[in-house]
Amino acid sequence: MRTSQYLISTVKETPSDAEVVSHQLMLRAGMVRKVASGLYNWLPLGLRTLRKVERIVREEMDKSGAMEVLMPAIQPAELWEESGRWEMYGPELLRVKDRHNREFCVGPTHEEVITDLIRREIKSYKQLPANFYQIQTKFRDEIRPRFGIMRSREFIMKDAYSFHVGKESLQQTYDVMHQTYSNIFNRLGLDFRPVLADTGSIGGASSHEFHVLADSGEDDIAFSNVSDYAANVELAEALSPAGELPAATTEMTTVDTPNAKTIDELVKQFDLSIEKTVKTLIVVASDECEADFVALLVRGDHELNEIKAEKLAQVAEPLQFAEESQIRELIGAGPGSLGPVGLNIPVVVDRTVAKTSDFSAGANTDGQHYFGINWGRDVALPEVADIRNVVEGDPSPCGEGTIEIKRGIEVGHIFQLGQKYSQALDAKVLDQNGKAVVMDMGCYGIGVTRVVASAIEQNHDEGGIIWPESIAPFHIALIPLQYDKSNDVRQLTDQLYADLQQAGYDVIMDDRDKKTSPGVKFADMDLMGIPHRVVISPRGIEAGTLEYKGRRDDEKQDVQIEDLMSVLAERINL
RNA sequence: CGGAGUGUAGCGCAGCUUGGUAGCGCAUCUGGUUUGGGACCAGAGGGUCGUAGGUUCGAAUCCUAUCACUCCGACCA
Repeated sequence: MRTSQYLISTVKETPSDAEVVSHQLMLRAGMVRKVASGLYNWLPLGLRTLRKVERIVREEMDKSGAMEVLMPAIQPAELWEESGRWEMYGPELLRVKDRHNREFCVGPTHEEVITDLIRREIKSYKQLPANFYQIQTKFRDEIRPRFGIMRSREFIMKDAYSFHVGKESLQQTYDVMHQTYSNIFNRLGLDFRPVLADTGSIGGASSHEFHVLADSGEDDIAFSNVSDYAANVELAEALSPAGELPAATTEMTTVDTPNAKTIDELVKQFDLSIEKTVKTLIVVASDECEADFVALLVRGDHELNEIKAEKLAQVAEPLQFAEESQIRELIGAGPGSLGPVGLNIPVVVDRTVAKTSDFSAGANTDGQHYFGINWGRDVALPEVADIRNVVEGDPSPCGEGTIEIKRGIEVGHIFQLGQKYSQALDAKVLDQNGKAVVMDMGCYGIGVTRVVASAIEQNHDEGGIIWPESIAPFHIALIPLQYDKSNDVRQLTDQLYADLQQAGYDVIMDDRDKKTSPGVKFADMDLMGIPHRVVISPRGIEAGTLEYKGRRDDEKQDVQIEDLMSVLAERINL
């Protein structure tokens, strides 16, 4: 492209409503423009990168044996009613009516449509396994879109769905997709990790999320400092501390604590060790629990893991904390003064709490705590479960090393669905015995637009974006100086421009008018993240050289004109 | 939905307290001088001050309502 014929929409100042770097830089470099909350225009520059990401995803999916299809963005309500999700999905599902008043939704995902398609098309086990994917626009009416393209309402997703007879076949395709995703993110030049993920209410064998590591990520990932273990903190198991419950060393005493409503205040005012405090959280009980509420106990410095808590049989799903008024009515004390001793509702304690002696907790009377509580002696040990988030320094669940926590951006998710949708939609094939069996399914997603943002999060400096080669909108920026004045410069530049394109490179040549100073051109190309830059100047031509600089290089270097091709070939892996 | 904040030219902002003809920088356009890291000079265009009411001789400024957007929490690729 010649810049004189291309839309360069760079801006010097950072738009005030952009919070994260990727959003700021995408706006500054002129990749996207906002249309409304969570809705964006992709400008020519941004679209080039987006298309390159799509191409890599498509190539690797094809290589894996998956077949590309295209499903409609608008889906009929009937299918969603069949799967039960018309009721379940909630307000994130954008529902629309057509002129006949028939109900539809704008697809946030496509399990229903693909399952409906496949149950009509595939009749025999001989046609399985089969994996279908599409790269397509999704819509989720997020409560709060944010971070620009990272969490927008409309976005592009690669979604794939595989069909099987039997779990073994599903596991095989799942493994293939795991490898395919690794290949994709490697080619995209991202620093990523597959991490164990929560399988949610569906259950099933396993699920992995693929996270790009970045401080701006919205997820916490737990790593072992010695093994390959990585899991979303939502899922990572908090092991029971080693050893037996230490013996009691103090008597239980009642202490007046009128000004200690939080653990922090309690610890400060009474000089306690926070590891010897316990907090009591009251949540709504499930139908199968005999009581209306359940108490959950975690150590003062730990956090309740709501997903783990939700999985307890006694706890209502979704997790719901009791209101203060309900707590008062139930226990006769406020949330700041609760504890296990003398509590009249079912209690579940975290594993760490179960191994703690001489601890402090509320006395279930306003303004009073018990210090020196011991299990068995002062109150019977109730049910024990893993209900907290792991923290740095915990032993790794894999048995090796300790936990480290880093932030990640979820760019992919692979999941064994089992028969959740095939069952609901009655998607069956005939097996070897001529018997109709329900198919097993897997699903595999990549947030294509999100990949673009996360690549920037991982690759930028003060000057702007630094694209990984594979998704750079252009590989090479050709910057001629005095293009309009010097015939030599113009001829050589035009020649190089043609030759480089001939050699297969995407080249942007900055022939903007003489009013555009060299500094502006350098700054724009840096901001747009073009990985390689070649400057053509009258001075250089006289000496028979060009100037080359990689986007990450500190220094520019002179290159003999005739060597340029080989220098670039060495650095650019097409 | 709860909490916090912001709406003034394409972008970044000032003006509002104390009402009196809407301003600055960048960007854009014209002419000229420049040309190795966001040049300089001269000139020009561009804003119903988010919207609707109200108070007032007079409202960007005070009052009321409303809308939009951003940030913090629950959802997810």
